[in-house]
Amino acid sequence: MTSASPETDETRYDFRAIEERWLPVWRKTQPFRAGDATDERPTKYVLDMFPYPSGDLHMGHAEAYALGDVIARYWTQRGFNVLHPIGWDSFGLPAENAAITRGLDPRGWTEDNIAQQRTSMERYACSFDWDRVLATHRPDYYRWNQWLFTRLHERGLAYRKHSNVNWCPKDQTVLANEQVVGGLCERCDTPVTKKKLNQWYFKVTDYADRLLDDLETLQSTWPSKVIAMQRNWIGRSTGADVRFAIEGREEPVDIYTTRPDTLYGATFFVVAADSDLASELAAGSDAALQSEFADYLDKVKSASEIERLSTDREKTGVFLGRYAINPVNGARLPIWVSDYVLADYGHGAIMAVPAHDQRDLDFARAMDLPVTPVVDVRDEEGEPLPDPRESGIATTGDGVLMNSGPLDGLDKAAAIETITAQLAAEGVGEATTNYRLRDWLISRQRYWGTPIPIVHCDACGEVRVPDDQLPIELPSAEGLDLKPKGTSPLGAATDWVNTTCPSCGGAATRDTDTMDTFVDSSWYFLRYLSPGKTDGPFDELDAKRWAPVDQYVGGVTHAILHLLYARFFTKALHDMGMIDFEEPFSALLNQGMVQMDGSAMSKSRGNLVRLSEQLDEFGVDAVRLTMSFAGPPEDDIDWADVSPAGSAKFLARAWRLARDVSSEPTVDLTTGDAALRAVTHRTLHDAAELVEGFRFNVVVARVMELVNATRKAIDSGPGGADPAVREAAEAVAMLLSLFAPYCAEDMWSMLGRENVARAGWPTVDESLLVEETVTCVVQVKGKVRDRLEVAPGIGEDALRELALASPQVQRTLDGADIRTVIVRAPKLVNIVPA
RNA sequence: GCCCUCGUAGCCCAACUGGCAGAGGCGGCCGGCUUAAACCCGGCUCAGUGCGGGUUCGAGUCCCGCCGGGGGCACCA
Repeated sequence: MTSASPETDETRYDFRAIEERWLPVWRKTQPFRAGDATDERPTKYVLDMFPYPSGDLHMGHAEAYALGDVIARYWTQRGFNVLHPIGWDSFGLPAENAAITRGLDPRGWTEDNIAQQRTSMERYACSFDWDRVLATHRPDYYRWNQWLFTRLHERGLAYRKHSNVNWCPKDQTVLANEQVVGGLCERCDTPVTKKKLNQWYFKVTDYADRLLDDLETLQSTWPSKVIAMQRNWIGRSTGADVRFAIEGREEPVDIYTTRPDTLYGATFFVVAADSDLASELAAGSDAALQSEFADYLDKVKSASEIERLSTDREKTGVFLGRYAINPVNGARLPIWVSDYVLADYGHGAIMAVPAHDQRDLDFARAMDLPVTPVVDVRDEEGEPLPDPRESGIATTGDGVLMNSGPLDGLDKAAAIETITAQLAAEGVGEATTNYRLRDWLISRQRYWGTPIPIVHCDACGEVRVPDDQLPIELPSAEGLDLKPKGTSPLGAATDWVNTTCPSCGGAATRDTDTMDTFVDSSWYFLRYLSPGKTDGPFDELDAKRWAPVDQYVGGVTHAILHLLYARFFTKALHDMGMIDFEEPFSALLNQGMVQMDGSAMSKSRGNLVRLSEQLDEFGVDAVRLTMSFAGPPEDDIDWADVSPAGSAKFLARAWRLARDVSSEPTVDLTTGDAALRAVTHRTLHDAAELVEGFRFNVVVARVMELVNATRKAIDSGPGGADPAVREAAEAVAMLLSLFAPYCAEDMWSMLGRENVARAGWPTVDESLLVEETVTCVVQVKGKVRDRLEVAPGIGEDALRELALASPQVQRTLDGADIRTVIVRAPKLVNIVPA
């Protein structure tokens, strides 16, 4: 690069002038373009979660990108070839809803927002590689969604089924389980209801075990909170299937239980009200019961998720007048239907053991059904727990089996083992595993998404669109009514819908649903690796070179959804032989949120802080530095508690150091003042460790210390001409380049150098880190009585003698006998009197 | 209801595998610079770590029980 350094005003720190000076330079030099295949530096893939283009950047983006940038810029300084890309998660409801409200074309609205966000990111000095941007709403991206869908479909991992799905009455679309939060639609907070529809799914449950077990490999590099949430979400439970004969029905019915040991305590049988089995069994009973069942089913279906989930809800149900036979003892169990049994977990039917399951007990008490304890459960003192029949509290703990035939006298574990073996031997059951995790419902009845590449043909059925006909582009929104109405708006685009069957050439129609946008974000990290590729989603060699992501940075809001789906895609791609790793994100950092006055910012709350106003008032660097300095990255930042003005003040102070350096860039740094050099080198040494541990707030504090020490050296020490002052100022500039790139670049330029982002981390002189003496604390009975300046290498015996000889210690001891002396050389001696 | 986290100066936060409670900042106060103010420079102030026990030579750190804040899960048989 030739010297393009614009003139620097060397008298005062003016962040506006500095921003105007360097932004155009960086636009031209693109200092963060990733190195190509010939680059020999080791690679590092640092990824920030990509934003929705639903307006300009806000404070939350500012925090996330400030922190991601610290990491990306750090590895660049450490000599790595860093890939730090950005793009837009640009399909989805926000664009569509905005289009509906304002009568705009979602495409135009989306592209405008992307342009605005990009400009803001450049101003914010994000260290992105601008040659690799992607936006998921563009055909050159979603084409590969369709291609990947096709691959999954070929493998039976994408399929369609009728089932009761979560339905948002406001957005008029189905929702994935993961998008129902507390019974409400994640997007609009409308109570979610159920609807029976034919929908597309990805078979995530095939990967349940691997998704769970592989969390082990992330134990030390992902937040334990996220791992716990994923584990909990997958919810593996082990138990047994048990086959119950049904009177008047040819086929037996399986139930799933985690407590086969309590089989002798089953007193009734419950079928999920909204299951097919319930309807079938009801149809076989008398007319009065049939209509009672029909009424109940109506009530269950109209209940919102919110009502269904409320815990203190009374148990309800209907007796079907039919009986199931307990395979272990032939007992006739009355069959009830109820909504407390879920249709889509296990087999949608349970054996009820009210003595040892609280839900069953609640139901038994509501319906006046018998309760038979079969486990003698005791408390810590060995006293029997109160009888559930009296207490109303089921005894769910371990204990000795009773009233259970061959199981009597066994404990829970032994009983489970025995009974499971017996069931298997008799062919009426076996050990099984169940998961809370359900398959991923990916179809949406909305316009702004990836069309599903399937054609429906009367003759051939469901036909995949051949790869060479992809992408199936979204038709223009013009003339389409995008308002939610329960079926996809694409259905009205008749020219688009009507097509020919790829298989037989006859008349056929396109599938009109679009994909969940979480499909888009499940593999975007791979697309960045091969931006222009037209014959595949990504290049396998590029993937080998860069992937998996070394460091992922984003909000904890995606702890379950996005991360689980991306992990699923990665495993599926691995099984297709396209990549050689099974986890997409080797390390994860969850940054907190930015709040104001103790709560999330929002227009309606009236506590919204505008990023653009903060940037205008304090400058980009001050805002970025404040984000890093506020506290640990995973903590929330309350903007009312922090001080961007203070950050600006500090940056000015740092900047003036460069102004006051009066030595030449060529000066021999090793000849500088030893004391200041020691501070500089210790800071450089510690900062590396601290950044890698995400302790950015501490790094900033240490840079502040270094700035203070350098200031002192200039004003009342060796002075601005001392080489140590130059060395310190250069270190400050290099370190600040991670947090405050404009200020750092300007300092660097004043110091007669170019391109601070690539300055490189100076080699730390280990000899400067060695301290000549250390302070040894001498305690008597744990209380500090004296401090000794000793050599770091002092021996235990010598130190013990020194400490005992201390006059302070002698005075405190006052002739008392000494019981023991604990010596931790060279830092501490503790003398314990008898 | 269950699980996970966090409680350190007026405020935001530091304190390595248990070892001098304070690195840094905000605020406040004092002084220097200034005709004055701002800026700037220097200095000072302020807690014994939410409460109660325990382990230990020694506890902010480990254990138990409370209290308070935040988060997650919630009929998954």
